[in-house]
Amino acid sequence: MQLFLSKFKNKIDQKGRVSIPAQFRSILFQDGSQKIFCYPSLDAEAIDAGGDSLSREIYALMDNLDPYSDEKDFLSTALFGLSEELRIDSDGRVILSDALIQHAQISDEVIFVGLGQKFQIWEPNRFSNYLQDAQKKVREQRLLLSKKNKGF
Amino acid sequence: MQLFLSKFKNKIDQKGRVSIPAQFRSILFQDGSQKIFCYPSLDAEAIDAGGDSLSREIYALMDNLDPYSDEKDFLSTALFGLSEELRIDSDGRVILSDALIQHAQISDEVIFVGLGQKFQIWEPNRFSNYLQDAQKKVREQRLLLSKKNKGF
DNA sequence: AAAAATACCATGTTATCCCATAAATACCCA
DNA sequence: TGGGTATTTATGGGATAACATGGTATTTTT
Repeated sequence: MQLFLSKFKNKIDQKGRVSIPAQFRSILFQDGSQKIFCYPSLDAEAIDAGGDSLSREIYALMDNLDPYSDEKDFLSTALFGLSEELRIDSDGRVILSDALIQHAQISDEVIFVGLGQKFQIWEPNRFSNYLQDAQKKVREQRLLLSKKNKGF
Repeated sequence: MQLFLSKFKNKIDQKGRVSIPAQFRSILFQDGSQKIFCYPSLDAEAIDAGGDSLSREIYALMDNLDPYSDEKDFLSTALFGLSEELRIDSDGRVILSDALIQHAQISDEVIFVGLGQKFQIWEPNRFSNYLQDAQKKVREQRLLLSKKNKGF
């Protein structure tokens, strides 16, 4: 399976349309689907997105739960209720819903970030902040590690 | 099979009519039926609703119970006694019964929430409260999940 | 006959389709 | 290899279709 890699910055026009990067589109279309599966990321101010394989993963997760449990009720509300399937139009664009835009604090530009199995959609400034934090943490970790592992 | 996803807020007019979100309607019509199957949700102040597959599921559930048990009597009263089939009119609208409206404390706006196999109809404020609870619980349980589901 | 339900029509908004353009990328052939 | 041509891509705009919603007329119920 092909992976979502690299990042792309695209604009949102007056009608709310954004182009899905062509590279990502070609992966999505391999499943035959003209849609992207999206939901507000659980731990970031970003949108998680992917194709059929991602949605199937989530459906499988739900199937494993006891049908009449509170756990399933909560999860299906938080996951199915907040997930969306966005149609990709004939020019390769989608319209993000208000709910998703609000969650990710998006205005008129977004960054698509490949994460392998899925990708994320970020407001550009938020993403660069997130990236800086992440890099700092990595460096801190590396310092710790390097004391034990000289070669690293 | 197509799943009910995402959420939609619609208005109720003076005659009590609400539009079923077009996305949900197209799933319902796949069964060929022009109706939605509804009943007061057992554990929430909301209306559970779906198409033929939901009503069949409920029938199957009842069939598996001991015919002479209290449990069956109770469930058949709670579900069948309070279930309704609402006709979807030519413009894609339904009229909610007084009983359902009262159970869900609905006034002049509702939120349709997709839950996969079925969907729920909520009074907007009640839903946002419930959603907050649900998200909190999901976050608490996510550690458990993430061990089994790496990508998620 | 009155009230409720249903069909039918009208409207504004939004999404979707189709086409145009400019920039970037890939392609080809001397 | 270089230089020019064709494709792809992101983006914008206008035209069209779908949708939610309000209203009026007609039918059904009681």
